[in-house]
Amino acid sequence: MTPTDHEQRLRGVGLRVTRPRVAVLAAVHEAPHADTDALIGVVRRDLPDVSHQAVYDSLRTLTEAGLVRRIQPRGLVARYESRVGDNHHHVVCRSCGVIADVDCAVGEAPCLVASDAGGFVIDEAEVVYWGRCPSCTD
Amino acid sequence: MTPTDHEQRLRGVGLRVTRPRVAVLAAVHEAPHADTDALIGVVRRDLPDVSHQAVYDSLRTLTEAGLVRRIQPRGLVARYESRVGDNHHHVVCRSCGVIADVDCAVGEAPCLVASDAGGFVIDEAEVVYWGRCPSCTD
DNA sequence: ACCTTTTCTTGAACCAGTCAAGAAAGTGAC
DNA sequence: GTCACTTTCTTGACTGGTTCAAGAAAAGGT
Repeated sequence: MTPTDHEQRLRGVGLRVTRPRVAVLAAVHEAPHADTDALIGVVRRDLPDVSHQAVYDSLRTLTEAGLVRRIQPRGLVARYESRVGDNHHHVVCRSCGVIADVDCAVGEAPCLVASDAGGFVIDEAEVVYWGRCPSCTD
Repeated sequence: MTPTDHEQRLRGVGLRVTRPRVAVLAAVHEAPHADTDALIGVVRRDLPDVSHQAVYDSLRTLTEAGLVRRIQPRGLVARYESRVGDNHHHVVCRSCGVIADVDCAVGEAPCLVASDAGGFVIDEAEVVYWGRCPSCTD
């Protein structure tokens, strides 16, 4: 993923190409599941004077455009990842908070269809597994 | 569910019986999926001078004791419900934020076992469906 | 280059939730 | 019942992630 790749992905969804956006997109690819604060740190290695607001704005814009995905397990601050468009879920360590990707048990994502949705029109199913990571199990 | 029932459920899990706790337990039964602010309002119909902190403390204690369940879809404030111990999930309306209960598509909750948990020991799976409620679909 | 629109900077504000110290209430033993 | 001990509640301040707002700067089309 070169800077040019990120540029083209921005243009591809009709967004203006700005240095903060390219840097944020790169940061999300570099640091999966990082929170906003960590991403600000990564972005500032390239753009030392970028404002936190620019990062917040970029993250929102990129999320709305579908270039990144926001995840926010209960009780934790928002985190971002670059894997989008697939049906993967997350497992969160109750102890240290680390997050890992998991694929749904059954390939076709059967659990994503509720038995009785009470008249709701469902367009997304979000699954979060809770437990303990290998380091915290010892 | 009488006040006495709530008392006994509190004693049953080894908690002291206090007026705020009984009132909070009753409020969660009365107003499912309500947020803390709404619950404070309900509790204050019985105990007008109860502090918000007492409600926060009670909700945390009751949640930890397993008498109520906290749910917190991303971007929304925490909400509470009295259905505990079963395997039900929730559907959230993107438009108005209303929450409804849903049961998992397959009775045995197959999606609750991740195919590859990356070494995590999983003890809970949380499913949130996103969509639009009947009122907001029109 | 110029103009228009979008985005970024700066700095303040918001708000659900938490922390802390002392007062009040619950519980068990006597 | 009453006492003593412990937990819980009240009061009020505070935190921290996130958002809001106004003006300056940068993108992009012509």
